[in-house]
Amino acid sequence: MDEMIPIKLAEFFKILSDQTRLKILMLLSKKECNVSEIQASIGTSQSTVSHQLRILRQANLVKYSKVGKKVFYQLYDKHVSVIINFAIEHLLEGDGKIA
Amino acid sequence: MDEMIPIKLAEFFKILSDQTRLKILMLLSKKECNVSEIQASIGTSQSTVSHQLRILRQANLVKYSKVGKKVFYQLYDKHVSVIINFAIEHLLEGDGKIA
DNA sequence: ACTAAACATGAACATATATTCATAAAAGAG
DNA sequence: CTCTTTTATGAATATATGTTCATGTTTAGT
Repeated sequence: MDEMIPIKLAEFFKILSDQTRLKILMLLSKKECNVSEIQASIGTSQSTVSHQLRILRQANLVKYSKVGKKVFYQLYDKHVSVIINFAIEHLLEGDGKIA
Repeated sequence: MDEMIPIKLAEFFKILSDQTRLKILMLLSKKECNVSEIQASIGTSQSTVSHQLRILRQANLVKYSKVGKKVFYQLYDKHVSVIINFAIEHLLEGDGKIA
């Protein structure tokens, strides 16, 4: 079981290692959004947003609900945003360097 | 400045998104090690360890000191191990899923 | 029924990444 | 000085990844 930890951990961090996905997660940590809103907020193509949302869905980091033509996404739970905020705090402690 | 956060954050998580690097960091969070010890502990080639150590060095996540022929690595500071442990705790709260 | 809006998906492409292999560099042993 | 140990590095390769482009699907409006 213990040997699975680095594997699972790497999978988890890999999902957080992309700007687009991070922007989506940080946006959803503030409020539920539909795809168009996400697209407008982070400023990339609709296709890219949808592709990245799929990855976030498959990792159970987000869930969605359809309302008419629109699909609203929200964080699956608070775990991710807590970890992201935690990382931000610690990153800001170091001045210029990455950590 | 604020727009740099997702970028820096993604860079940071990208470094944590590899099994080999995570194993190295988790090992170094317990004790200082030289390259041979790291290699033996995580069970991969010397070349791979050196390559990944270089990435960790460039990200300022580890520092080293030479003692004779050996090079001892340690974590640059506690930030990384805190974040990793934090992520582990939160990952373990979810049962099977990745988060 | 037709059209437009909102979203998803597949293929293609370019780029990034990790490992392996071979070799170099540094330092101690004899 | 020569040989071995320890570590680093460069090139090559295979694989993974993110975006774009084109198209499909669903739903609403008229």
